[in-house]
Amino acid sequence: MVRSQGLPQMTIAGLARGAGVGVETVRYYQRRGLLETPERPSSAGHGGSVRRYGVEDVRRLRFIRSAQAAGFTLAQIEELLALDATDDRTRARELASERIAALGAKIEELEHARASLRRLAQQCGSGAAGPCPILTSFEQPDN
Amino acid sequence: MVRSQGLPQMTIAGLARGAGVGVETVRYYQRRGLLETPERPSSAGHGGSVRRYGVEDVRRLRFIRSAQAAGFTLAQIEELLALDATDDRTRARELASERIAALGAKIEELEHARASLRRLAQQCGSGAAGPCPILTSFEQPDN
DNA sequence: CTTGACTCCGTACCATGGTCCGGACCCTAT
DNA sequence: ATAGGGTCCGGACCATGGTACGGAGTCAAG
Repeated sequence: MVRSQGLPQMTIAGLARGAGVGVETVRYYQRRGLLETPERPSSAGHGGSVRRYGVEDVRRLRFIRSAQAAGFTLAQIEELLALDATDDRTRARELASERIAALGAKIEELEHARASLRRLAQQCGSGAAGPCPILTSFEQPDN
Repeated sequence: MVRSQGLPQMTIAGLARGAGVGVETVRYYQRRGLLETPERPSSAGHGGSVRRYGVEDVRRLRFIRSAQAAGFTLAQIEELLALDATDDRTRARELASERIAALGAKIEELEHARASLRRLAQQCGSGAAGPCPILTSFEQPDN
């Protein structure tokens, strides 16, 4: 039983490093059920040991971080991960579409905010005596 | 008693409505020191009354929401509001510039995420039998 | 075979930004 | 003058996404 194609070779610290998160974050995701906690290679080898992780786990963890960056909540990410195992393409598409729409709205919002701040920075830094009207900087975003 | 020229004319519910937030949120901002709590018109009129708010307060509240949308934390917004009263243009510019940079980064991040999700939605919805690879959807964002 | 680093695990704590509750008070219309 | 709705206020509670702690076990090097 030489499970050789598997390659669980790193410890939790390696897994965390591989995805650029902290060990505590990994454990937190395990508790949340986003990452599974691998069996300790107890019975397989000899005595109680330490859990080992492989590249699959790193990929999964990276996915979580990317999905978070895309604005999914951990609860939604949990669903996405479950979905990945099934073939419910409909639901997957649905989640993706919703998020795409939300991202579009968010991007627009941030672009407006950025434009306002640029106006502010400019007015506020021009010459010397102008008003630097912080409070009104977001008013009438266009026109 | 036709209180007409005076501006403080609405109650907290009106203020909240005027900025599209809840009354509890207004109170929370007051506690945080982002909004001042106006004096009750006690001594002025007759007996203890209810606090009144005017358009200035609505503007301030709207500013808070816009600044939040721009990604400022409430602590930073507090500083911005304080700054608005002074003429520390340097600090104001600094805060604005930092935020503009952060917004740029964030916008890029969201655009990448959106592109990934579009790819996913497409692969996942095309025809019938493809892979719909949720887990890998954010891998190699470009190239 | 000991030391130091790392792991494991449960539980507690944290920051942010609210949201809700309950009792007392005020205000207006009927 | 009384009912009903809004206000006031402090404090409790919430959701999200972690981060820290402490004690026990494990592991590799010297």
